Amino acid sequence: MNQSNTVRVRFAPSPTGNPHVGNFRTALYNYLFARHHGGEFLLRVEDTDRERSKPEYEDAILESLRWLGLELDGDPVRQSERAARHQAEANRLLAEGKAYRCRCTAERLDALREQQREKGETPMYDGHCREANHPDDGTPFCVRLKAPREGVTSIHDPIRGAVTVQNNELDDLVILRTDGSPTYNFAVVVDDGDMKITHVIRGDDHLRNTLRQVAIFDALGLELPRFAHLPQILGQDRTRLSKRHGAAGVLEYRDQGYLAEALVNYLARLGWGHGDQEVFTISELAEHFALENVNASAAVFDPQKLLWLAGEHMRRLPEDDLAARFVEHVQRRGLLTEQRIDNAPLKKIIACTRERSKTLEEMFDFVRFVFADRLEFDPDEAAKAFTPEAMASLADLADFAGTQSGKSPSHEEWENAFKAILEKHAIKMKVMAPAVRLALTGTKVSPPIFDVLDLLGTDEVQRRIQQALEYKSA
RNA sequence: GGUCCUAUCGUCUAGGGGUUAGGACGCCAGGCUCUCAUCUUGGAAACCGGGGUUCGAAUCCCCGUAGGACCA
Repeated sequence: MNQSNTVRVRFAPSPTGNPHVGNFRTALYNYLFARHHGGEFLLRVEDTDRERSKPEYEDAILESLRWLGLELDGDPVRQSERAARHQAEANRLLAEGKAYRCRCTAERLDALREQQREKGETPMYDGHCREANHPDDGTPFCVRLKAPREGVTSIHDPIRGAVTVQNNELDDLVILRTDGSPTYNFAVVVDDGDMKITHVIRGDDHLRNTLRQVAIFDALGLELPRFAHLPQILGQDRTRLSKRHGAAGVLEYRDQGYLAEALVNYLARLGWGHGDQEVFTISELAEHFALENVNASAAVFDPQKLLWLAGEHMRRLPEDDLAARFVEHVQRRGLLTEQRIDNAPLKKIIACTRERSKTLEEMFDFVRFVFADRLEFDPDEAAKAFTPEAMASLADLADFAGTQSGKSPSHEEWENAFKAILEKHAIKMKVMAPAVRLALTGTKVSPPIFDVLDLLGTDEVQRRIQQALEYKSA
């Protein structure tokens, strides 16, 4: 494959707000498309809105891509740094007669719009200066593209098929404002051309922009890229997903302890399918992804399904990876001191929490008790669990733990001890377990009892049971 | 308001002129069980409406309706 047919796609976000999952599905589809075709995935930061663009949003975009594992090819392009290039191209079009100076004032344009609206027409520029050939004599002007007036513009979109518009419905759009700054549509086309973008994959909110941009590509003498328009992601209320719909930011999912794999998987499946398969690794996605299989209709974001998928990936990730993610999460959230993290029985923690947790945060919740210095008992729960016969069994368990001091009894040994105690007091596990659980963890939900015992070790078990007994007799 | 796009269970989807319309999440009931979770068995749940075309339409066409996007 030679250089000229290498697939090159770009993700082109504006750093004007916290990037949310909708934006990143677009990024993901671009990424998957590039990987599927062995192509390149580029980033262009569209920061031309000086007022609203902020460096921290740009950082969040980069960090989100990094976290999701969407590796970039090449350095990011900053649109704001390319204004001179945009102006040069606009001047070239002027010189070639493909664009013209327009001196129409805002007043004239307002009046025109008003008139057209009264007549029930779609407001658009009437081409007043199109053939006027205004010289550059100091009179303020903007530059407009001399767009085709007849015929149709049509693109073939792999997602929605042929999309066509009558050229007389499109007016001569401004490419350079009166202050010399390039307009959005123009800058995008110049940049896509310079970046040699072969496939423009973006949200369908750009569909109309695409139709207008075709004329710009033509005027600039550029080969037209292929275009694909992704449907929107909607919130539960069926309006376009935004901050209003809760934790829509990619990094917020990270901070809540979701595995990146799960979010990637969920986002990919939202609007795209591959038979009955639900769970994918990112490389499986890249292998199977095809724009032709992307649905043309908008999809509602379902947090519950994402959560389910989060659990699936939790169980599939190799143990070492999961342990590393867990530590990373705990550190980022400042849940434990460095020393405690270093000394934590990681392997055991992973083993007994991974199948009952959907997120890393939930995983930590299950073992939070291990790191507690002193447990607080809820009086109601204590009253229920700490029955007289249960307390008697607790005392025996403490005794057993005492005899095992310095050793690490296996599950089987613990179980045998339990059996003996259960028999001695003629009680069921149902009675003893809640008391042990509460005494050792301070809660009524925890990993299985034998895992809890193992996690704490004999001395700590003995100590905690002592405290529970004291609590009860106090 | 104008233009464009879209339409299969509540949600994400598979399928597509003749099917018991498949899967998944969620939900309900049962099993397993020391809690939670996993696992497991079963269940309720959909082709937007109306006209065509056709022997036959959920599938193709048209019109409505609804939702969405863009423009102003």
